[in-house]
Amino acid sequence: MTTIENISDSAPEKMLRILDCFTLQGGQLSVGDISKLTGIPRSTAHRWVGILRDTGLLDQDNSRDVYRLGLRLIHLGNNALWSMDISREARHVLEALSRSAGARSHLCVFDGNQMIFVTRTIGGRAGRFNSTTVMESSPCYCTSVGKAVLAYQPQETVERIISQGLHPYTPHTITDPDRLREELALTRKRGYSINNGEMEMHERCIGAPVRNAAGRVIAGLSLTDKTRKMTDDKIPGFAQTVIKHADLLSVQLGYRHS
Amino acid sequence: MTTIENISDSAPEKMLRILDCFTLQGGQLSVGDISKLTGIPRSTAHRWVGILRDTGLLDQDNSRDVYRLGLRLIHLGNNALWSMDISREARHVLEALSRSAGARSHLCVFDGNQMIFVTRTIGGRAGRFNSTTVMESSPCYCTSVGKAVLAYQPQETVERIISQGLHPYTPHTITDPDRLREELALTRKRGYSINNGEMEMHERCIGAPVRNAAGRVIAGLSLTDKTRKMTDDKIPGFAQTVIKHADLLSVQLGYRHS
DNA sequence: ACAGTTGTCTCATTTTTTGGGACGAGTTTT
DNA sequence: AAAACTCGTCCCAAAAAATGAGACAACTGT
Repeated sequence: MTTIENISDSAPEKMLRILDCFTLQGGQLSVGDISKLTGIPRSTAHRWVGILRDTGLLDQDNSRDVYRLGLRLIHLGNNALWSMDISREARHVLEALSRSAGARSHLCVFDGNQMIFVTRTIGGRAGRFNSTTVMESSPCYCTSVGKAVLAYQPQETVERIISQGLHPYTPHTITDPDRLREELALTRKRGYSINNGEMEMHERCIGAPVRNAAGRVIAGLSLTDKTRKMTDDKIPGFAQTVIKHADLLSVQLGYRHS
Repeated sequence: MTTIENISDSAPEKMLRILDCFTLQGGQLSVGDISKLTGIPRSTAHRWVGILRDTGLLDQDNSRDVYRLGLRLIHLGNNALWSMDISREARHVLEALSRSAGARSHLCVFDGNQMIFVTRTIGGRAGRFNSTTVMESSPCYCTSVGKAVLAYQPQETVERIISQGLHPYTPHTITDPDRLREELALTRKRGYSINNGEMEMHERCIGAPVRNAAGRVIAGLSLTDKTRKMTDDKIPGFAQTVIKHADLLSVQLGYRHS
C-alpha cells in the first residue's frame, strides 16, 4: 500500500529498530531523530522512547531532550555472555592450546558485527561472582577469529560487514570486498583462517571456527605469534592444532557430528 | 480484579521479564520454565519466545527445546558501553589520577546489579574500530567502586542487591545486611567509600561516585593499592584526590552543579 | 502400556498500539 | 519584533496485535 515496505513489525522488532538507530548513528538521539531514522511517526516514537526509558533500555539526558542506550543493555549483554557455556569451557581449551603450540591464544564471539574477546578467570572459591568476565571487541574482517567466523555466516551478513567499510589498520589489511570474499571462500575450503599482519604489523594468527549446540558458528579460536616465529612451513601443523581445539570446544558447547 | 496484581505490562516490560528469567535462573530455559517463572501462560510464552528467537535476542539449542540469551544482546550491551561518553573521557582522567596518586585506578559502571569495569585504549589512527572496549564485572557490595555507587542508589536497589546474597570473598567481606547499610550511609556522608580487603586480601581501595548528565550516579572511580602502602593517615588525602577526579569526570559527562 | 508433561497450533475476544491532529514552548528567519 | 518553523507532548477513535483457553501430538518415565 505505502511506497516503501509496509511490514508490520512485532513489538520486539520495532523496539530493536529503535535501539539499532543508536548503534548505527552512535551517541545520542532525540525523539525527532528516531522518528526520522526509523520512519516511525513522531507521536508513536515519542511513546516508545518513553517506555524504553522507563524500562531502563534507554537513558535520558535530563538537560536536553536526548536519549542514549541504557545501562540495562549492558547488564543484559553481560549476562548473555555469562550464560554462554563458552565462558565456562573456554579457559581449559585456551590453556591447552597455548601449551601445546607455545603461543598466545584467543577466543572471540561474533556478535553480528564485531568479534568480542571472551575470557574468564576463576578465583579461589566457588560462586557466581567469584569470576570475572572480560569483553573486548575488534573488527571481524581483519582478525583470524573474525575471518574464521565470517566464512560460515550467511552471505547477507558478509555483505553487511563489507558495506560498513573495510578500514585499513596496516598496509596488509584487506580493503577490497572481492579479496575478502575470496579469502573467506579459501578459509571455508581449508577450514582455518590466516591473519597476516592485517590488524597488527608483524603479527600472524591462525583461526578456526567454533560451533554451538545449534550448529551455528558463533566464535573463533586463534593462535597468535610474531610473523617471524610463525613461518609458512609451520602453519599447516599449527592449523591442525587450532582446529582440533576449536572442535573440542564445539563439542563441549553441545555440538554433535564431526 | 485478580488476586494478585493485574498490571498490564507494555511489550518491552514483558520482554524484559522474560529475558530477566535467564539472568536470575542462569543458563538455559525451556518454554515451560519461562511460563512458570514469569506467570505468562504457556501459549503466550511460546509465541514470545519464538519472536525473541527470530529477532536474535534469544538463541535456541536446536537439539533440545531450550533457549539461551542471544548474541544480539551482547552486541547491544557492547554498543551501550560504546555510546557512553564515559568510555571516551575515562582514559585521561584515569591516567591523571594514577599519576597524581601513584597507585592503580579503576572506573566501573553500575549496570543495576554488578560493577562493570570499563576502559578503553586508543590505538594509532582514528576511527570507530581502532579502539577496544573491555568489560569485566565484579560485585558491588565488596568493592570501593560498588559501594560508592550503591550509596547513591534508591533503597530498593540496595535491598535487591542484599537479597541476592552477600557472599564472602575474604574474612573482611561485609556479609551482614545492616553493616552494609551503615557502610553505605557512612559513604554517603563523607562522599567516598573504602574497601578494606573485602574482595582481595591486603588490597585497599578508595572509591568516589561519578554522575552522568542526568545527575544519576552511574559509575565509580577508585584508587587501589596494597594495604600496607595505603595507610590510615594517607586516606583522607587520597580520598580528596579521587573525589576531585570523579567530579571532573562527572562534569565531562555533562553533569552540572558542584 | 499408561499417565503426566511439554511443544505447538488455532481462533474468537480482549487489549493495546497506532498516528493524525492540536497545543504550547523554543528557535530561527525575515 | 513578529512571523514561520521545529520540536516535544498529549488526546482519542480506528486499526491491529496480543491474548489464552483448548485441542492435539510427541515425548518421558514409571
